[in-house]
Amino acid sequence: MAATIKDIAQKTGLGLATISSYLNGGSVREKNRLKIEAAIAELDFAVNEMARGLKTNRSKNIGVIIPELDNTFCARIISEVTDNLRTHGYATMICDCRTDEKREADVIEFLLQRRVDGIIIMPTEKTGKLLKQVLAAGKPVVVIDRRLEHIPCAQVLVDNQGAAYDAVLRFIQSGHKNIGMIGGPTDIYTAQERYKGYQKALAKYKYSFDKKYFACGDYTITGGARAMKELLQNNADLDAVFVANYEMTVGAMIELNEQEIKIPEQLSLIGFDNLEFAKASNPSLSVVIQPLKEIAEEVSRILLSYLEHAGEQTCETVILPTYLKEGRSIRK
Amino acid sequence: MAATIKDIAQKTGLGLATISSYLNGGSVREKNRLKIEAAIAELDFAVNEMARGLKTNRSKNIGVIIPELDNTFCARIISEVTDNLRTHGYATMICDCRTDEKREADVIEFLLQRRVDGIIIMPTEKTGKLLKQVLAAGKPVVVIDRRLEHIPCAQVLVDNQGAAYDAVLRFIQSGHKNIGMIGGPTDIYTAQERYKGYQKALAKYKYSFDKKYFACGDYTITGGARAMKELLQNNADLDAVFVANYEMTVGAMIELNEQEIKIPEQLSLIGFDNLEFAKASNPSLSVVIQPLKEIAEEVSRILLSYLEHAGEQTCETVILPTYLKEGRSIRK
DNA sequence: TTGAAAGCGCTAACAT
DNA sequence: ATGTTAGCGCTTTCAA
Repeated sequence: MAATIKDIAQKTGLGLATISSYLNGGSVREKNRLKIEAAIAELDFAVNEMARGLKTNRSKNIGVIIPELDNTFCARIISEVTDNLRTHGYATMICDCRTDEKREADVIEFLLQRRVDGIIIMPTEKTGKLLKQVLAAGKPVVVIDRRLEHIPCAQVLVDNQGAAYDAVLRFIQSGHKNIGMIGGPTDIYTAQERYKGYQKALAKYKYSFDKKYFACGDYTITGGARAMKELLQNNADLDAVFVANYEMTVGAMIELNEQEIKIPEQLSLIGFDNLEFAKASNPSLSVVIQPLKEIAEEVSRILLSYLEHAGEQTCETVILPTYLKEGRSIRK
Repeated sequence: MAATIKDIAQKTGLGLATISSYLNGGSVREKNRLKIEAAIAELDFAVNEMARGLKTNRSKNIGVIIPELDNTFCARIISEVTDNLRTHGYATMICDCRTDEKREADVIEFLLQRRVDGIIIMPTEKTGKLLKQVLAAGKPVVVIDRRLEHIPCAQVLVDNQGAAYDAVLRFIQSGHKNIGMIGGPTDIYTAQERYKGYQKALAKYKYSFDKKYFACGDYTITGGARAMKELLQNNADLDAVFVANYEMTVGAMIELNEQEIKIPEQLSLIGFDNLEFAKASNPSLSVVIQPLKEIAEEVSRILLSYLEHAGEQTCETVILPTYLKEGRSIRK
């Protein structure tokens, strides 16, 4: 039997409204404040969020939808976001939809039934149609990592084009001639952007673009290994490779080890994400680092501001810069 | 304005109790059932869990506490558990406590305030003292992956000793003489058990145990690499190594690649977890596989049964077997 | 600043 | 099988 505000009222001799006022930051006479605090401590009282939610029509729960929990990029951001929101009294309900649109639709349905106050999502479905009902219900949506056209909601992304551009530029400036790339699925936004950045950098420096230097992976370890193999087979003159996500970076490394190709002597490499892996590799890898903590902070900040000023959704798009963390995988 | 049962009652001309009865699986006249279902569909009605929870004193929320979200073992189990529970109408609130006891205490406090109906935890704190208040509140607790003595709650683990035993046995049977192990932190239950299994297998086959063949890592990539290096430095005659978790397996592989040690010609290796990584490696790794899906199923099954039969906590301990997935990393 | 009272949406007696 | 009603714990007018 948990204590209720009634118990606190009784114990302090005050009315319910006074206790409620105290609980919600209203002004209460100093003397009474102390009495209330003593009673709360003694009875170990904590607001019943279900009762509060029933009255206020706010659950203080946020739905979080991601394509894959077992993915370092997703996991780290979500972990931070959960912390940030908890600090502000919000709980998160995390749903892994396994890159499956059907499941994604199901969890949105579920979260809506659960009366979440808002949704954070890395969408699997490309058009954003699933989010329309959420927005229609007046609940804020913040999209991470993907771009949704024509959907009026906030978006937090990194400069994917810039990330790839910088990596290729780095290769060019250190004298590399035949620069390859292992990219992601062509239907995924981040993969498209990174590909554009690669092409842009080549064009800018008058390198002719030849598609045999580009191998399309699928953002998995196995796919990365396969793509690396393909690149090596087709290009005897390859002297640098940019790999466009973490899992494929692992795969590429495995393939290079198998073929006993020395980095950076025989091939220069720039990978993506996971500083720990980059440092543990030998030689340590140069990698594109995404600002995970900042992404999480922006997401939390935006969502909280929407939550606290209902109806004032500015639909801002925040684009965060990445940076290149230098290791020893680039030939001088 | 979401529809309420009042709306349904009005639309169908029935009383509130009838609607509620229908919603909770009570018997309703066929004719009325159809009317109710039509009204629910038309008004897009869904039970308000906050109102229901206020009345029934059950939130239909489950707290999940893990030491690290960015860990393939945790992430995969949690993802499955969340799915299983959602199917039964429960939402999960996942909290990553970063292997930090202070944070662990904080999230338990938070979850309790949120009136979760039960808790699933991979504990960081060793004695289980934080869970006492949860149990005292009459809420079921299911512990995963760690053993808590003297705490009356269900536990789901794998046969860690057996896993290590089998791995070492495999080495012995294929004629290896000097079998090393890279273990985890000595204060973590799974690490202790795996170490015991290693020693037991050696003893059983009259191999003398020499602690120079054992290197203590810390369950991280970097720690695994360091431990591998140490093992190689101290033992010129080393011909096999068992690595006791996934992250350290990655680290060990990195170190072996650096030193250009051929697997399995120069050294045989058995790793842990993550079949995808094991397959992508070259040569493909033999690894101990934990039955993640089964773990998740047991956890969900036990928790749901406690939830549905309050007070009947049998405190069962389920120990699941692991199996050795053969790759090509063991010399014949 | 404080108290009294209504009511959020639902379930569970109890009565019919 | 169905209807009536009280009340879960809280917030929020409205009065004082």
